[in-house]
Amino acid sequence: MQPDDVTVSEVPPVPPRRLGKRRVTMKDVAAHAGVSRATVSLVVRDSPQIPAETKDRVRQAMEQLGYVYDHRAAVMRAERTMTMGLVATDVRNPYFAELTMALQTRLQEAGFALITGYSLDDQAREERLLEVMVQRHVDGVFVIPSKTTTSDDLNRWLLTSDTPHVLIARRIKDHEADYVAADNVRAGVLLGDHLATEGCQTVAFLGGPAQSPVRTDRERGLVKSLKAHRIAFDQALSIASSADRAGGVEAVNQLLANGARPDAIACYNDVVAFGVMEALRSNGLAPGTDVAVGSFDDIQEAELNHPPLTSVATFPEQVGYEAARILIERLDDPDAPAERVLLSPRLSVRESTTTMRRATISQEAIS
Amino acid sequence: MQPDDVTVSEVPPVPPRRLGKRRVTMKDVAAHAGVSRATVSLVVRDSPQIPAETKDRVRQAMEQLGYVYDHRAAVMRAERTMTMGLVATDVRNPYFAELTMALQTRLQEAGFALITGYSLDDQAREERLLEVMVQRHVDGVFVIPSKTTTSDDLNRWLLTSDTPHVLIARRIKDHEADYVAADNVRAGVLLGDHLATEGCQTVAFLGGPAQSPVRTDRERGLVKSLKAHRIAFDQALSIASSADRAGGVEAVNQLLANGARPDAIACYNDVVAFGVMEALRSNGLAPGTDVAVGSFDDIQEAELNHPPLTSVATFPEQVGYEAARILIERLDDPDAPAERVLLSPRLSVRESTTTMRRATISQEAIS
DNA sequence: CTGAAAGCGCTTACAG
DNA sequence: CTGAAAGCGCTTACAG
Repeated sequence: MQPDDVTVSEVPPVPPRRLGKRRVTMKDVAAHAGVSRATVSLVVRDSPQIPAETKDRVRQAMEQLGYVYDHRAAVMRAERTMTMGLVATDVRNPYFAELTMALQTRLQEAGFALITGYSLDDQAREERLLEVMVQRHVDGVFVIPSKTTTSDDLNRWLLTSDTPHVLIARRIKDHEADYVAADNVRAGVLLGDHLATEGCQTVAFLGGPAQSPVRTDRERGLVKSLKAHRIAFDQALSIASSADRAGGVEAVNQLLANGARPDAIACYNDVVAFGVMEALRSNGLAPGTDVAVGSFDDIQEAELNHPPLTSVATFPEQVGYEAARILIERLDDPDAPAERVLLSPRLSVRESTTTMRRATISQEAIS
Repeated sequence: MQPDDVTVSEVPPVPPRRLGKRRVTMKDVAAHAGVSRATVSLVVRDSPQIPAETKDRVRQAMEQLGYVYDHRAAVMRAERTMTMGLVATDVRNPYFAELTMALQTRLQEAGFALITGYSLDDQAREERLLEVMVQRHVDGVFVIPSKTTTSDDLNRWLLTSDTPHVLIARRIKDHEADYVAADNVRAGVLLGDHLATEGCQTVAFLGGPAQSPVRTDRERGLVKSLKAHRIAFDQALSIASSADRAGGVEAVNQLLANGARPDAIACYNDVVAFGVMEALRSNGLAPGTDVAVGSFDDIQEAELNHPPLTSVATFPEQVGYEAARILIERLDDPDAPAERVLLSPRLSVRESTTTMRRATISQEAIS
């Protein structure tokens, strides 16, 4: 119903993807360009052995026919599927969300697609995901293991199918594989050193799942540092909980119910710390002035909190990026020894640990 | 080096996946079970036309040979790849993280794998992701469109390849496709009704990206409701910002700098609301008592805030679940008219809007 | 209920 | 530098 004399702006027509009923294949492109299918295949992957002139001709044919590369067929024939798998636990955890983004970005740059699945820390789900990955012949898989995963569980699918994999964030006992994580022991040391320097004398460690290696490492580093500063650590002041805000609240309540009154609290992570501060306030204690509060991960919210939260950054995006790098490199060198990358954490000092109101200032604080 | 007389607990040996150098295929299973490859293929998919006895025999053969189904080959031959694509913007947004989890869980139950990619609201990235999905012949794709995506952009890859898709969270002008989102207009109405009932007279709407349809819808609902309650809405009190905590801080500062002093603030979402409350406090105003603060999404943190935040829940996990359901159904009925699902929000009333200190109580509040 | 055969659309030596 | 041919491991009519 356009009047004839109106100029309609010319949108390029959507190219056809089918010849009659058939899909456009390399064969059609080859015929149209006057070359063989093999040549087309090489042009697709931009092989240096095809002269530029031929490439141009083939690419033109592709364009004209509206050819779309069929990755499915390539995958069956080629050695690689250019697909990786990510078996994560839960992406609602901001740390893992950040990590996932970096991982995916790096993979995409390298031409890999990513199949993602979440185990929710359930081992049956994790196993089903591994099965899917192996059946689909992913070139490699990233695993954030569930709490109960053992080396045997992983081997059942990955070793027998010869699928390279890298463990992220959590170690697995006696499992020979690439591994990337934040250096949580070091992170604990950093926080411990800082609290000691600020003059704290009694430090509690609150929150986080009891058996998690992340928790264990952070606590170990913390205790080690305190010991070096001649500060005793009372194991009764280490209280595990869920790794969320509610966990922080609980842990504080339990701590105070026990009659403990530390002058500093190291929290399992920032989210726990928010709960800890909340619970302190509910109990009439001002976080930062009555009790120093420090934490791990340094998510964005840490800086925005009141008072701003001292936290040891653990750089999830670096962990994700490194994991991708390692697995990509692993493909070319399956027999190289396993890499173990521990990324250095960094302490961000903020008011939650530096505005303590004290009767006596300790020696360390003065020096 | 085990002494002979020690009983070694018998771990089932890892089954071989290869015969000599070759992978174990259906052909091997068929030979071992004394049936044809076609029969094996049907057993894998548990076809009712194969008698139980034969199935057992075939499955036993699989077990004995350590057969692993090769999904790659199936994909090339079968009509479906049993793979879906998710083109999201950013999973660090808690709303989308929640949505993604639900989506993935539902798909996994239905036997689909999920290829995930993030556009970061960048259209070039989005387009590359769509290309990957189409080349891999995913059975369908979920798209959370970038801010600038048009119908043409989507059609370029999805329409020409006949790939079913459902839009999530954001609409696209003149685009005929399944669509799932929270009913944001309704959400705005719910919050507006509540604030009016609480006796608020001057309401600001703060935060969120200016052009986003989510923001527009929420504001439209809010204004509509206020109008119904004979409360005028001053467009100068609608201030856009980034959709994070910092955005909330900014918006409040701008509002107060303009000399405005509303008795209620509706925030774009909960995270913005946290920033808003923080900024109010910095300006000597107590959120909840001096200014009512309400919001949208009702993330977990809303309830844990001080004061607990009134928020309209928009159920991301339901949106994800519905999107999965719709796309799965769509595969069986490609020509049915597009579905548009708007999920009903629900208001959670908390202290941030119910503890106002007022000189005069309005009529509505009394009734 | 089961088998023989064709074929999905690529890639990969290999030959020229 | 290019082509002819084999083959990846399944599924799918079709025939019996």
